[in-house]
Amino acid sequence: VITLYARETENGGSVTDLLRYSKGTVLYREGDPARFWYEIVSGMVRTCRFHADGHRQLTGFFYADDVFGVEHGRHSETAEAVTAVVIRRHPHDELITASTMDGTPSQQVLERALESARQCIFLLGHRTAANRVAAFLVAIAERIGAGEGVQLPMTRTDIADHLGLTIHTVSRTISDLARRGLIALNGPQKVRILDMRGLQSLAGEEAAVTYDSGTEALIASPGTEAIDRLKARPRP
Amino acid sequence: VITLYARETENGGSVTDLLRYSKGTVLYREGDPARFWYEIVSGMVRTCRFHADGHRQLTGFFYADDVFGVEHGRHSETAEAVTAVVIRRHPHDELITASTMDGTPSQQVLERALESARQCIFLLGHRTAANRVAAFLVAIAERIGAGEGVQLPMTRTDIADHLGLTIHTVSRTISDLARRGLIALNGPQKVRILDMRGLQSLAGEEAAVTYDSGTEALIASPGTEAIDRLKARPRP
DNA sequence: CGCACTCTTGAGGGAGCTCAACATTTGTGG
DNA sequence: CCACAAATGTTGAGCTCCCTCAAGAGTGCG
Repeated sequence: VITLYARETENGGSVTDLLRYSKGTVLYREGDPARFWYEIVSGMVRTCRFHADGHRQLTGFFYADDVFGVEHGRHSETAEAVTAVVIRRHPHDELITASTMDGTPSQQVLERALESARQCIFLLGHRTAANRVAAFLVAIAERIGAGEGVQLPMTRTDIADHLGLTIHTVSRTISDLARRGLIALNGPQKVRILDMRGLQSLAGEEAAVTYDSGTEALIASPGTEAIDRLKARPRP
Repeated sequence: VITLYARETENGGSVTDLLRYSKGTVLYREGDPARFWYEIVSGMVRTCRFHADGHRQLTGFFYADDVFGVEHGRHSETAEAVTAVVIRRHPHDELITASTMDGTPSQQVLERALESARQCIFLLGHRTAANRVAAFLVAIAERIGAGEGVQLPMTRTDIADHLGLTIHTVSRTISDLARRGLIALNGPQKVRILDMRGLQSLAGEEAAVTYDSGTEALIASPGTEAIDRLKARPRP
């Protein structure tokens, strides 16, 4: 079920709609022409791709103020409403203009999408189930604010498909984290983080390397294999 | 070792350098200020992040004409030369302008980076080692052209850190693919694909869903939980 | 109140990791 | 150019973690 709340016309004439989708609604499918990109006002959206064997890879969860569906040509992912959700739907052309309605440069929208993809890679890069689940919980807590309990509106199946695990392993791991006193459960969707430090160390927050790679030697010398390519593409 | 080949000045005054890095050189590190973005002329570059337990997540291999290091503020990844490499180094400001030197919109650069990240997620999303390695080989063959043997300039360790496996499993799996007649090995770095169709089915090329999600019901009706957020952010 | 859906938990097996040894390739200095 | 050393790659054996199969418990909705 989709509801139109409001339609707004930009100076340029592009039309931005404010829409409400009910839980479970598909916003767009993999392969659909990417006519719009989306910004969440409230609720949660998931994006996913399907592998040939039928299994689903969830590529991201998106919260209020997050942006998704930023793609050129066709959507490479499917987007669905995890909860009832209100979104602001922007025509894709709008990206071409210098800035979005907030005055932020259009690139920031893409960079946020890129950051989201990197977050997903980071999660999947963890070795064990405990690592991944802990990293997932930490990421959500940091995103939403861990203050007095984290809501997990998505199902265990969603989490499993996001982390590359089975629903069973996710459930077992979460139970185990609770048993070890790192979190407390108040129903499956309501998690309270008791030991953030412990969770973070389990999550393996990346080692912060913050120094500059520094000096470069700028020495003019003859090249080797790349000269041909070089000549093939002369520059002004 | 870094060598400067040429320095080119754009109309806008920004300076693009053509540089050669020898094998193994670090181009930039995680946390470095992102002053440049890079375009490969020849050779191969890898990007990676490190987890707290010391293990490395390789987030991408980049070939000629690929773009990497496109980030806002600081680099979130480390970039290293897999082989000797010649790159064109662009000041980050250049992104702000409407187009790069090729006349392509700056967004395409970001979108290519995003596509690269999605490719990485897709690889990590595969269930078994055979799936991942097959998908990896197929991706490289498609990228480079499978014509008469695929070169794998990266080490087994690189592949393992990219696919979330160990070097042992990667080696075993590649040997196994050869034993099953899907590929032929001519030294560790030189692979010839014998049965592309078989590899692709192992890789689990994503199910192509290509229909449009179609009609939307646009019904004006009162909202629920999002009204507050709505009012909190009035639009022109 | 009962059905459907989600979540939890247990038992058993298999894929991939660890540990270990050996083979091959690459790089270096005589 | 060869000899040797170092790095990289291959392969085996055993074990661990997660997946599979299975059953039961909790929750929400008509």
